[in-house]
Amino acid sequence: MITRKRLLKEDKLRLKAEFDQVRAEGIKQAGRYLVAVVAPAPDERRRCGVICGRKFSLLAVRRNRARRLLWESFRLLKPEISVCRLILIPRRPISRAKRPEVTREMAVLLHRGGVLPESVADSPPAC
RNA sequence: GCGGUCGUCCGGGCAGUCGUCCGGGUCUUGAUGAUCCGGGAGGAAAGUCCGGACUGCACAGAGCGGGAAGUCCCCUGUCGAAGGGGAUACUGCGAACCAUACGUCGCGGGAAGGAAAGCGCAACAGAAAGCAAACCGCCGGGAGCGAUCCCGGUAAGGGUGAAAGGGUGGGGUAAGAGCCCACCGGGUGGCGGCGCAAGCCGUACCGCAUGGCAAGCCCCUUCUGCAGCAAGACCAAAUAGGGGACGAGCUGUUGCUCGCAGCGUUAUGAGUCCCGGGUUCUGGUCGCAUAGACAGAUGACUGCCCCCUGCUCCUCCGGGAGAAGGGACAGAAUCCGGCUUACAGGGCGGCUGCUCCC
RNA sequence: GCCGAUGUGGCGGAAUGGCAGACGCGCUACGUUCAGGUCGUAGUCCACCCCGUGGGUGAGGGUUCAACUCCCUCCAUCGGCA
Repeated sequence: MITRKRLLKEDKLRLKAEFDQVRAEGIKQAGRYLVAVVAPAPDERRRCGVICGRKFSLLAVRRNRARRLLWESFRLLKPEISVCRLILIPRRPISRAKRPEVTREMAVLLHRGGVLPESVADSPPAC
């Protein structure tokens, strides 16, 4: 079937209460480029949030770059992920990383968190 | 040909696939979803250093305080003094000249009203640092055998300092001194000339008198209410009218005062504080834009081309080929204008250095 | 986004426009001790071998005879807000 890799507004966590819920119930998986927090979803949707404040970098262009890398990687992996809620937090070295490296590491972390099959973690989608 | 510097402009291009934000159309739906079309970061979007628009503070009022501008002309904008260009006073460095003070030429700086309203400051050194004074010295007189001492005159010479009350030469004198004279410098007002003007040049007069610092306080002229889109407006939701203490004034607009407005004034008590409780997804819409959100839209991947770097290979020494790495500073958040700061590489123009050819 | 504050040796923190590094902590060396601590003495910004000289108060300009101090422009850090 045609599994379109789209990213909709309702796929994003927006409210502070939703972020608090994930951070309270979730389990952290830390990598070189990012930290992923995986939590069970109260509804039947895969939803994701990105935390990228001034603590990450004082330069707005670097924060935007990190946020785009995380959203794009999540978009590519989204059809394979089982129902859950996610929070993604960038780490400093992500500034010098290319997009496929970030996607590969995110797939590994999500597999470790139990929401992604191993086959996808071994060979993540390229585009 | 290779640089340097100043000004100015650009700051990767094309094609494909996937994706994202806003607006509109069509189909469908209870919300929505699907699809098509159009639009979607910068020269600095940055720093927030200035000026405005806009919004609120009852009226946007008065006084004090505070802040800002302050040589001249032109330009842009404005209610207004933000900003830019050019010029002038003044000033730093260098050069020629040179006895000194000045002055001349070249390159730069140039936030420049008032120090003959007032107050204040000047460490150390020095005799003396602001109504001039006299350490060494010079000169005259006196005392003493003498070394030297005393009295008086002087400010040319020495020394100190960032700064010591015009400079050079001559006359004059006991020695000296603008004491007098010549030239130079300076001064304010007068006259003449040039310039739109600041100002510059010349001339007559003045013997030279009150040195520096106002980016110390201050004075003068002129301008100036305060806050900022987290301004501000509306909607939704909730409401209690509880207990205790204090209590005559309290609240609102700017640092203060006045004025003004509202509430209250012996209490059935305005208001303040504490305890207890309710509501709120740190709610939504407008403000808000021919980009425009509120977990924050411009991206990812592929191919070709362009530029740079070093490597390997080929060469007819002009260059060519291959694979690799790199392509800056940086991301709108109410808007507009200016300033400042960051920035790989490139285009054009001016000035200029070196080298080669004719 | 808007508004505001601060910056001095390794650290905390003084300094009317007039010798910058007071004072405290830390560090180093020496003495005391069998050894360590305590205590005492000396040193402790940077450059040149010592002396001495020069440069230094976040950076760069300016005013002044003279600047940590006054003025301007940047940089960095830290606060506040419906």
